[in-house]
Amino acid sequence: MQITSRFTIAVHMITVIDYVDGKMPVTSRFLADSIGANPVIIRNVMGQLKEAGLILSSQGKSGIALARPVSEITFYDIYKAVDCVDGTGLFHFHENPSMDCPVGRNIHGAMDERLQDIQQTMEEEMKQISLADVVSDVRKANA
Amino acid sequence: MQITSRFTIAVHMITVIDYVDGKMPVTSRFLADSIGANPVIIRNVMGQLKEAGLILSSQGKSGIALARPVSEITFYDIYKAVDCVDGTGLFHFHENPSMDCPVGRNIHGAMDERLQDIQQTMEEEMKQISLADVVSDVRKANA
DNA sequence: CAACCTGTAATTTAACATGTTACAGGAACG
DNA sequence: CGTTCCTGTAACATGTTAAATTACAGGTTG
Repeated sequence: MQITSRFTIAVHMITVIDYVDGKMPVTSRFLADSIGANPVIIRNVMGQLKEAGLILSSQGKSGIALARPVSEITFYDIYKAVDCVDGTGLFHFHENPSMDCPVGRNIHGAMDERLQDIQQTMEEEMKQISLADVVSDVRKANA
Repeated sequence: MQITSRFTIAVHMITVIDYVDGKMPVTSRFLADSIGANPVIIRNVMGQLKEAGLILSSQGKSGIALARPVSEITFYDIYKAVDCVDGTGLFHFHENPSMDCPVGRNIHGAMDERLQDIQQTMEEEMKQISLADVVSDVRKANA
């Protein structure tokens, strides 16, 4: 089990956009080369980031820009944008526990809230990390 | 992306074993019926729980027992036992960032530690939840 | 209008989780 | 001792999903 690489791809994308800082137009092909993934994947992730209000892009126009400074974009924003975990939650519950069994008919109720707590703890941690942290490290490494 | 249902299956298994409390022999077929999954899946999970030292079972003998009280078994123990997340971590990193790009060749270094922190935070939370909590709720629901 | 871009649909490929069948090997019990 | 029931695995089938790929519609710029 792993969280889709679209998450790290999206972080990579935003980092590149901020790093380039308008000095040259950033296109899906340019990003695809830096990331090492297919341009269509990039454009799909672009669509998700755009829908989430994190980047600005429009059909026909070349160049992608950030909708707000990297200091105001967290890992959680991206995680939500690229839909790493759907509405059914981080944990996959077995679907057919027996209702004839005293454990089977109550296991869901006994676990659900605790599983949700774990997921929420992870998500809160993701809110503590901003893209400015990543960009800062990348700049330092190239200094 | 979701954590394999073998995790909730394993929790269910241990809860049943504790709930039945030796009043009848617990077999893979019995567990499969309560859980609503295939007996072979159950036996495979049994193997993982046994290897992790959480349950006692042996070939030929009927009946599965817990190796230690449920108060000393945490969600984390089970999560580790059933191998929800392998050595490469919770996050799937895109594998071919360009080494010719100043961002591409440093993005891994800039993200790795932070991704590991997130995973660790989640795992610490799982250590706080014991199977006694789940068993207690199930008993209450049947009282 | 030519070149280049975003946005998307449709299809393929690969990997993986789960289900299923089959059987080997040990234990319990009459 | 032999029947029965169990655990422990191997091998294969099935279903689902992520990612790559191909193709093209529609907008922008010069």
